[in-house]
Amino acid sequence: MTAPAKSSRVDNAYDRLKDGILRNELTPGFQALEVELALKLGMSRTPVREALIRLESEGLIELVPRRGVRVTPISPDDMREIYEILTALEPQAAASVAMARPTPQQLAGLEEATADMEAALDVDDLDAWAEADNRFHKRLLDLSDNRRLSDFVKKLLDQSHRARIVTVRLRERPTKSTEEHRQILDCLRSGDSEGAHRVFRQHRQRAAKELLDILERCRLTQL
Amino acid sequence: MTAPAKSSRVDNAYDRLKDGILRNELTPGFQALEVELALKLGMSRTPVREALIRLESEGLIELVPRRGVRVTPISPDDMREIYEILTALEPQAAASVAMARPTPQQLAGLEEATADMEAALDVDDLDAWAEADNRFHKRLLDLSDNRRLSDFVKKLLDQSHRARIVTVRLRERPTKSTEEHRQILDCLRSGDSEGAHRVFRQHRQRAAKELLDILERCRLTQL
DNA sequence: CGCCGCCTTTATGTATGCATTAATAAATTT
DNA sequence: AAATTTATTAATGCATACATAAAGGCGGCG
Repeated sequence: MTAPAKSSRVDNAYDRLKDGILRNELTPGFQALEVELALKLGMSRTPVREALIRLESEGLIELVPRRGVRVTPISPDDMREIYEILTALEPQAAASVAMARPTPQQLAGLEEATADMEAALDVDDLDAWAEADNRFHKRLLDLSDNRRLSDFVKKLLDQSHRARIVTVRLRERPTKSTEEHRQILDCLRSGDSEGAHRVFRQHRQRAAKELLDILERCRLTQL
Repeated sequence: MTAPAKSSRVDNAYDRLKDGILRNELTPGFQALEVELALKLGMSRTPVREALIRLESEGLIELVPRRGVRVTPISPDDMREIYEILTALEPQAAASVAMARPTPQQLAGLEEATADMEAALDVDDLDAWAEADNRFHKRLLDLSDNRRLSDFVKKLLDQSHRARIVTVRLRERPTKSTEEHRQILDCLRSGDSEGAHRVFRQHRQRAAKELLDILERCRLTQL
């Protein structure tokens, strides 16, 4: 049996706050005091504080001296930073997964995510597409044998989540991107680590360019 | 010697604990309860707890359910993970620094660190060498325009600090390594971003191999 | 003689209250 | 009227007290 999700109030607060941020309910620039959050979450300040420390260390919020917590806004420069790192690390993860010759069961989650992206694209459901895209990337990281890399990249994906949600509606239909996921999956299946690396790298480079162009064109300086 | 005046007790606790870990005074496997640490640091459990949460998020300690905190031991597999990431990220940072055409003032710290490494090597002071080496890498990151990359790589350097301290005495004199730093510095000076990337990558790959070989040969499964 | 379950112990999780300090408002002086 | 200083307010830092839950001991029972 899998370990029962340890449920402490800290974890509860952490999960709910993080969820609120990723769902864009707590928008960037949103501010609140510890007491207010504690009240809203139905617990005392202590566990809230500890959850906030964790969220801050993950770059999702900032603890501003006397103004409370602030949901960290993402600037184009932040996106540049994030995509630079993703471009370096994700292809490496993909290559090492391919090298390890994953079993069909291990690839099932990726297959499903890819199929979901294709299906979502057919019916123009961009929210579903973005969700499946995100799922693909996280599942791939789960197969990686580098926990530190995996955790860090996931943090970056979370940090940039909001920006991707917004921009997915401002760009063309992500047909190319979907195809690339399919290609990457094929490379993983056939153990083509060099190919996985190359396609993934190209995937990220293109995505970064598109995204930064959109941010600039739409003058989105804060997300 | 001691860190700059700390404004809060949390910072104080954080600094002192981290320092103790990096200096290998708190050895891996060391265990202590929150109360003991609080007593030793002369404060209550609250700030200690918050410092511990930060240290845990940086991978330096583990909070074991009922046994208190444990200084995270580093295994060869951890070192593999860390060096995989360093190999991908540091060369990229070096390349972008070279591309940005740093001024001599900006490179002064690197020049000094390199000179210190060369001097330490001459007098066979391996501790001083390791310190200068570490300084070189951190200074370079400071010049990087990617804060996230810089912070993450610094975390990894801290995590692997102990292992490097130990292994520096088990390997041959790091002449080659020192030369490579000099080469990297030259590339940065001349704006040769491609060269900086290449040499740095090679530097890390070689270092990784040497280090892992030593760990295996000496059966050092925990550091 | 050994095993199982209860009880004690104790470390952490959480709440609360006090202290500190920064922000704001007010008042006095120039 | 503006500015500076002081007083007040209020939010966080920190300490302490309490609740909870796990580890270990102890005793009873098989």
